[in-house]
Amino acid sequence: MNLIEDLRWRGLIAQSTDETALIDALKKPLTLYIGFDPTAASLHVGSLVVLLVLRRFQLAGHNPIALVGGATGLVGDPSGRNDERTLNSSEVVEGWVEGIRKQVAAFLDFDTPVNPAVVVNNLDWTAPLSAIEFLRDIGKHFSVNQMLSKESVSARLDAGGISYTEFSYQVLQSYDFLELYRRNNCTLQLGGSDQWGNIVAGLDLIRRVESGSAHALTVPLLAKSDGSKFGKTAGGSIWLDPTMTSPYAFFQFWLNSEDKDVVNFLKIFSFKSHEEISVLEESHNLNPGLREAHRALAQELTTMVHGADATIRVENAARALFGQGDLAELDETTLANALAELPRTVISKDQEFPTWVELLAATGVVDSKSAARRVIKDGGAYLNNEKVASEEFVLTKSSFLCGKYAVLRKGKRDLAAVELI
RNA sequence: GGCGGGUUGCCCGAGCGGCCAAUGGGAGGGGACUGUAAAUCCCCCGGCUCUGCCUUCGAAGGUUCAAAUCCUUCACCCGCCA
Repeated sequence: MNLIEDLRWRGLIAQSTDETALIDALKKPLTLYIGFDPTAASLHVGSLVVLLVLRRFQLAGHNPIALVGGATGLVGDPSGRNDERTLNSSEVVEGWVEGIRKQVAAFLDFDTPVNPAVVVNNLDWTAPLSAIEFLRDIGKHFSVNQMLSKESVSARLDAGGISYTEFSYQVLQSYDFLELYRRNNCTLQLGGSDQWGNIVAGLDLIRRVESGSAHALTVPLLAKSDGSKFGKTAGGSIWLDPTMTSPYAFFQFWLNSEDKDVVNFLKIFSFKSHEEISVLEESHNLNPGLREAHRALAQELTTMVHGADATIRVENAARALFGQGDLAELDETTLANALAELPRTVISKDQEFPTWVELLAATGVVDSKSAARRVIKDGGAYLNNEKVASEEFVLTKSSFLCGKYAVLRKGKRDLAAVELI
C-alpha cells in the first residue's frame, strides 16, 4: 500500500492535483511543506491533523518543511471566515511564531541524516521585499478576476466585504510556495481543504515564473459525526500547550469522544498499524462500553503531545477520581497525585472557610456565584463525590480528605481540587 | 457626496414607550437513563450583599413619571444613486 492509499484509507485526502502524477512523484523522495499561521499562542488539535500528515510523509521518506507564517500571520487568511480578522500587533505575532515553531518541531525528526525536517518562517523572505518589488515581480502574475473567484474571497464578498489586506493573502501564500520551490525544490504543498485555493494559486505562480510544476494535496477539515466543529469543548479549544489545556483535560477530551467518531479519529491521528486499528474497531463494536478504542486513542495522543510520564499520571488521576471506590479510601499519595492534575484552589486554615457557593466560584468550575447557585439547585454540585445541595453549606476541617484535600465536582466530569494549608 | 436600511444577551433573531433581563431557535450547563458515549425526556441559562437590587439592547447626549423602543449627534455595516 503506498502512502496515498494509506492516507485515503485514513480519510485524509480531500483533493489533489493529478493523482497519477502525484503518486509517480512520490516514488522518489520529494520535498513538501505545510504552513501554520500564528493566530494564537498555541496550535490546537485541529492543526494536529495536518501536522501528523506531514509526519507521515517524513516517515515515508520525504523531506518535510514546516512553515510558520510570521508574515502571513500579520495579514490574516480570509479562508473559512465570514468576517475580517482583527490584526494582532507584530510583537504578539512574533511571540506566537516562537511558540508554534517549538510545537511543530516536536512532531518532526530533525536528526535523521536522510530526510531531516526543516522549519522556516516566511517573514524571512517577505520582510525584505519592497512594496514595489512585490507588485512588479509577484503581483503582475495574478489576475484579479481569478483572485475574486476564489471561494475564500467570493464568500466574503457575499458576506459583507473583505479588506485589501486579506484579499492579498493568497498572493503571499503563493509566493511562499514559489520561494520554497526555488530554495528547497519543494514540489508539494499540503493543507486543510480550505487552503485549496491558496495552494493552487501557488502552483500557478510557480508555473508562470519558473515554468515549474508542483503538486497540491489537501486534507479534509475534520468535523465530528454530528457535523459540529472538532476540537472545541465547553471550555474552548483543545490546545497543545499544556498551560492552555492541561494534559488531564487533553486526555479526557479524547476519552470522551463520541462512539461514532472514535474509529475515524484513530485512523486520522494514530500511527498504529491498520491491523491494530482493526482490532480496536472490533472491540469497540463488540463492547463499546469498555471504551478500549477511546482509551487507546487518548493514550497515544497524550503520549505524543505531552509524553509518556504525563499520560500515566493523568490516567491514574482519572482512575482515582472517576473510580467507583470511595475517595476517602485513597491514600494520600494517590490522592495528591491525582489532584495535581486538576485546577487547584488553596485556602488557609486560619481564614474563615468560604461558603459552598463561594468555593465553587473560586475554583472556576462555574463562572459566577449565580452559576454556582444554579448548579447547586439543579443538584449538580459534589464535594468528595457526594452531592451537596445547600447553598449555605460551609466546609469544615473534616471535609478535607487526609486533612488536606477536598475534591469539588460540577456535573459528571468537571473537577477541581481545594487544598488546605 | 445624496437617499434608504441596519447595529439586541455566546450566535441567529423577535420586540418598537410601561406587563422587558427582554419571545423563539441554536450553542452551553445540570438532572434522569447509560458506559466519564450518543439519542431521548425534564430543568436552567446577565450579575450581586438574591422575596430585592445593579448593569445590559452600537456610543454619547436628550424628551418622559417611565425608553431596547421617541428625538439629536457620532461610529460602523449593507443597499441604491452620484
